[in-house]
Amino acid sequence: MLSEEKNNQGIITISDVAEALNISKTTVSRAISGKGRIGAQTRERVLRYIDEHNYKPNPIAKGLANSRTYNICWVMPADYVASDLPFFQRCLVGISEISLKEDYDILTTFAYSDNASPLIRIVTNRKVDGVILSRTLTNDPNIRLLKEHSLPFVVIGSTEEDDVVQIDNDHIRACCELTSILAMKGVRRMALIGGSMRHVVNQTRYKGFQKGLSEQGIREDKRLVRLDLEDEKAIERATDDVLSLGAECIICMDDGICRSVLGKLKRDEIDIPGRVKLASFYNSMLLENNQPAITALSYDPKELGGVAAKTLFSIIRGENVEGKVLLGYDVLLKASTQ
Amino acid sequence: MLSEEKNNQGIITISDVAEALNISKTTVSRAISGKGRIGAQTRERVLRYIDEHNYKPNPIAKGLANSRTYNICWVMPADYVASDLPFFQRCLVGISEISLKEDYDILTTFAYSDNASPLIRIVTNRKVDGVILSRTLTNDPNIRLLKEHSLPFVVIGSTEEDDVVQIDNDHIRACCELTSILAMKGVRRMALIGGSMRHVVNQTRYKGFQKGLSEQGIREDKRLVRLDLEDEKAIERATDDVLSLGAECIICMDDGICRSVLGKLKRDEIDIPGRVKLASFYNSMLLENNQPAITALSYDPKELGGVAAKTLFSIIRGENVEGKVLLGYDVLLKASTQ
DNA sequence: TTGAAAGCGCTAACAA
DNA sequence: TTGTTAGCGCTTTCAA
Repeated sequence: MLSEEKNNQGIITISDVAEALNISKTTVSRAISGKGRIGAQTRERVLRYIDEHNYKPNPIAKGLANSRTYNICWVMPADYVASDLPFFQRCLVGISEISLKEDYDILTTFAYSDNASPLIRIVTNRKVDGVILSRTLTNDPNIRLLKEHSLPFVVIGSTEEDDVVQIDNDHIRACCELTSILAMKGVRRMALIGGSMRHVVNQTRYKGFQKGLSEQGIREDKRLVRLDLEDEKAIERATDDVLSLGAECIICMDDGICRSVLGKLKRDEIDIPGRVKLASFYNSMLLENNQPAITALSYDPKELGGVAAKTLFSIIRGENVEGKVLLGYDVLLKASTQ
Repeated sequence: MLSEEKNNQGIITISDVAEALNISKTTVSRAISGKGRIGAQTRERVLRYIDEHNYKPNPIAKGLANSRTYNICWVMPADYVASDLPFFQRCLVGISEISLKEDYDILTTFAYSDNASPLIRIVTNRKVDGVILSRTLTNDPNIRLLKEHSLPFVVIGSTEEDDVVQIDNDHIRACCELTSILAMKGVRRMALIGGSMRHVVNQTRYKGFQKGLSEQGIREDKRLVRLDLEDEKAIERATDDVLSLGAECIICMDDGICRSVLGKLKRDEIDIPGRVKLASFYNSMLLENNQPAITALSYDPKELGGVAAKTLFSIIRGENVEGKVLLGYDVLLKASTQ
């Protein structure tokens, strides 16, 4: 056929379809989109033709015409990924499933704590219709960027800016609950070891920890709370410190921290839970497979991603969306706190 | 300014620039692209203007005009990701770094072993200029798809189809070397435990294992080679079997398998390396952090991703590219084989 | 060296 | 219900 030969790859365009059917491009467009009035039979005719001839509208051209890209952007924290932890990878699976249904694709990039450059490129290039941010910082440069460009976006995690749509687990309740449980098991001297407090999630978890303590009538011993630890060395020192201060249990802010603490304790041959109990405010395969298994809070990153994507698409469609969604959690009590 | 008000977001187009400078769009285009003759001063004038007024060419429009998307697609195996292993996440980091330099973005999707559907969508929608595939299968549906559409692509890993551009680590040499080393340490009865042989990488590793044995004059005992294991249960059974057949060392095809074997051995309180030595043909944080640390082969996924991306861009540019690139490896000898 | 005009493949306002 | 036309923002041929 003539039309099929126009393009190299046997790819046909809306014009080819229109020509072959002796109707206008507009009519074809309407048959496909369902927008505007169109005769039932012409509609049928078009639909059948494009099906038989395997016509696929070009989303790029479509996008140019109505200022859409049919892409969303997924931004992962580079440092977290570098540490091999699978949390955000699992979020992506959830995002991917929803996007597929919406006929959207996912453009993946990384966020660095000191600059927003990779996202700037994508945003100024107008390559996406919306963005999913993760693990936000206080005064997050990416949030600022997106607000300036008034591009739809949601955050996986929490932020202090309450005009931002946020999808998060209920860290306060979760951490409060785990802390309480440990207290009820008789642990009094609880140590908390964590990383950067610029990460909003760490602030939230700390609040939950404090809440748990106070609900159980335990006064927080600031010497046992070691936050903003930047590297392995600092974590090891903190571990030593809280141990010598008589900590009965060490709670780690997340799986990354817990991995380091665990390494330190093992090297020093300190028995868990005999000498000290160990728990983590976030779970990962690493902790589950450890011997002894580590008590931890567990979240569902895939669900988080899915809800975030759904919410983002609502915003893109112009629907009204509530400001903050809190998802559930599980407390996994394991051998490390027996 | 008038031009700035035309668009809602203060976004200016090539027409705005042309108008403001009293020249044609063509000239502006030439100044930017460097293609075609243009006066040095006009060029300067344009460049300065677009810099001062923060003009960014719209890549979507540009793409429509010259049939490009400025996107590449990254396809990860869904099952591997589901198992929380970080290998492909790390590849992505390498791909991302290179793409950034080329001003390309990465569209991420998943591959399922039974169908190619997510990639089909992306390919027929013509949303990318090239594809990076990973962990290919024998008779891989995605490879077939890409060949049919004659879309540029490279594979991270190996495939039997030698017209496909492949970036891989030298698994044969690596596995051969590790096997040899173990043999030289005096191990005779070596067991091999692995997953699906539809994965080309597993076939390659098996070959390396056999080569290592034969170079050391050891006859392969087929009863100690347990491949195509589908699930945890099968792996545990295989572990029991080879143990009762007197295996002195168990080699695992990859980190996922090794995790399972490790779990089994620990639950049964089988001492490593006292009762049996343990090694893995692929490393991961899980194995490094284990007590005892596990001897394993180590590759650099980020490098793999980077080289793959570079190669893909060469192909997209129409350059000639060699068929297969083999990258290096490290042998990490740890306590598990002492 | 520069510009006019057509075209990439689609949508949408307006007219018929 | 359908078609004409202009336009999305860029590139490229052809002519000046």
